[in-house]
Amino acid sequence: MELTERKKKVLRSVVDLYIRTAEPVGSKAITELPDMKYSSATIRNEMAELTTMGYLEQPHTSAGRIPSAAGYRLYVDELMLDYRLSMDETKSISSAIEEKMQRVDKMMEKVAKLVSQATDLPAISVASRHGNAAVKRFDLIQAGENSVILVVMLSNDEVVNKLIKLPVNVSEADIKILSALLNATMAEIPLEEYTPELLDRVMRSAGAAAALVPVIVDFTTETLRRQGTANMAVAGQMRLLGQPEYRDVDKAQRLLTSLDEEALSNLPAVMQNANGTKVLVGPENVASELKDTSVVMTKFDIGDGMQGMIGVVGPTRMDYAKVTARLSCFAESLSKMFAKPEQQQLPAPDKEA
Amino acid sequence: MELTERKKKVLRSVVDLYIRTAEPVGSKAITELPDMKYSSATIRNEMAELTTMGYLEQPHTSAGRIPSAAGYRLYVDELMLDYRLSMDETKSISSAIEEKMQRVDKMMEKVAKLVSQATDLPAISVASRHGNAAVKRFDLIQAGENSVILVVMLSNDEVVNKLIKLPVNVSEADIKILSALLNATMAEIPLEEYTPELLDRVMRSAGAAAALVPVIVDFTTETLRRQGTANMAVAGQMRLLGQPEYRDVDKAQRLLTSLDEEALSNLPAVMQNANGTKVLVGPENVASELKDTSVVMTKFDIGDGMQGMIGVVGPTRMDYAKVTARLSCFAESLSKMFAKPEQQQLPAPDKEA
DNA sequence: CTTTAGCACTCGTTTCACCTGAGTGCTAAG
DNA sequence: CTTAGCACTCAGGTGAAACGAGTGCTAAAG
Repeated sequence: MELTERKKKVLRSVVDLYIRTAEPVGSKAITELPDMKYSSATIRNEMAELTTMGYLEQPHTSAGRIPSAAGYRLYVDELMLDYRLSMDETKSISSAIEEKMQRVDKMMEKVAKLVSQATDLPAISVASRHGNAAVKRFDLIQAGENSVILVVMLSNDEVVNKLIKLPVNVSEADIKILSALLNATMAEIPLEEYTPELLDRVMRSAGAAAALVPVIVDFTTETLRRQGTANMAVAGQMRLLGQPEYRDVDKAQRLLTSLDEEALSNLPAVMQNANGTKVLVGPENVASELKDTSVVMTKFDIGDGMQGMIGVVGPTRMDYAKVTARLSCFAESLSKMFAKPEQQQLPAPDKEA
Repeated sequence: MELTERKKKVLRSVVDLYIRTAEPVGSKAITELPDMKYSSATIRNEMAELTTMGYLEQPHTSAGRIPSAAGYRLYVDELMLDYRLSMDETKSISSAIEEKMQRVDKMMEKVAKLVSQATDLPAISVASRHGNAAVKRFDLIQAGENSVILVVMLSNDEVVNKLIKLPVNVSEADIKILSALLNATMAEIPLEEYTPELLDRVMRSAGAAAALVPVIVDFTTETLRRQGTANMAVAGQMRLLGQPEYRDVDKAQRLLTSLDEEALSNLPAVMQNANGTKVLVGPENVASELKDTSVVMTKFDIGDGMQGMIGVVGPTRMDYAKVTARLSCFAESLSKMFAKPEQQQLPAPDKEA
């Protein structure tokens, strides 16, 4: 059977309407659309054929039609009209990002929150590093009586620190020596090369400050290990409850609890090769919890060997056009933000004293 | 009217049962309890009196009774039998805490998650500092080409850092000078004394490294300001959906969205003077969103001028005995953890990019 | 050959009356 | 003071009937 232009138009209308109303769409509703110059009977015939073609479904004989998974697929791939963000929307998204990004360690959380807010759906945001992190340099600062601050700068220019309190006093000179030793032996090498032998050697060469070594090594190892793992945040879960398909509390709860968990951790994998924005409709999802849920995701660049992803989860009946548009806008703003590293550091033409 | 022992016993039974079943409790159900040697008629009389005394309510004439707010109040204050945590429970709580507390900057989140898990209710966890924070010392580390790492140690021994990239090169000597200058002028004073005049003076004395000053000041100011504000986390919101009183999605959503927000930010205030565990029953809550919700909270000590609070939110019909027991156990474990003078636990590593 | 008006039919939803049963308050006897 | 008994109340469940949105099919019109 042929998928004529008119069929496409009807299908698009059905999906659009269903997205708006969350209720089966009847032939009459379609005819009332502007630009639909056919009678309900004609539409009915078209809808019947779209049904046999598998793009629409009928919950029961005397109800309207709803899009099938295949219908949604076709819709997002070919039919849906681009949603044009208004200037206002674009502005408010990018300014929201700029504004909220002071603290990078809570960044993913903030991003997720913002995305969720903009789409009115639960959102996830993931930052993962590819490539191996290493320590670029160690610094030790004597900080009062018997405290030392360890400052570790990583290969991606991230800096972490730890205050170490000592049981005994260590002289400034000892610390200088240890610092040099650390930089000579443990910097610029990947985590795998932190072998017991190496550590043993460092320990023995450390002299007076040897007590510090285990703490330093532990902290460094832990930090590097953490660098490898993805950093993910979920926000706005309860927005799901606003969706009529989740009036059923049990259903909502099932999905919501799985949103917290690992179910999502393989989503980034899907994005690995794909570019731009990707839409997973219902059953296309691998995770069984998401079987009747759609996911829209976009990648963005962070640089420094990191890659980010933002996405939202919602009912298969979601406003794909709007959501993809908003996500893309976010991704763009984020990429832009990370592309200009200077901006962030340089003196902002001061706000207040 | 006298509140006899028997009345108390009946009231306790009603609350206990209602907590278990979430349904109005009838006189017959009470008589079926072991240890209740009266007929249903007697119980009915007692219940009638408890109703006129305001401890019980009747949803409608032909239904059983449910506890009123006053009833709950009396229950938690006098009637409820202590819930004894099994050894297993205690152990699993404290070991969960020990295990999860490596990263202190995400601590509140983890605590909230653990508490929520243990009580099967949404949980909040807040850490707030009282007393004014100040900078104990500044350090600047030259880190390669034109980067400088700023390390700031606060009066409570927390250490934060920031990588600053410069447009121009600054010599090691300049940095030394600036560092000394900062320590001389801006350390050991509260945030309020960061007046425009002071900053102006620093700026002028800074010489070659003057470009750095605004960045440093901004960062420091922001950090100190953040020290003053409470740090709060919410977890397990969706557990609320498991409670029968929130089968109504709208109701659930209303509460859940308010859980995210500031509604809770005045909860810590309630704890300010109180000690031990505090229970707020329904209308006793100030925030209107929580009017038919109960909150159970406990303080714990962090030391270093910080104070923590954990709490859960749930339907007025919640298992107060169990919840308070669990919360207390948590609080104790946490206090113990922070009291430990071991160096591993003390410092608060903070990471910034 | 396509479109449309008309019509009988389907089937989920709503409405309403009725019944049921848990629970009550009261009274009178133990 | 306690309890058995009884009439009464009322939320919730059940089922029949009416409703109406939407369909598929047919036959006439374009």
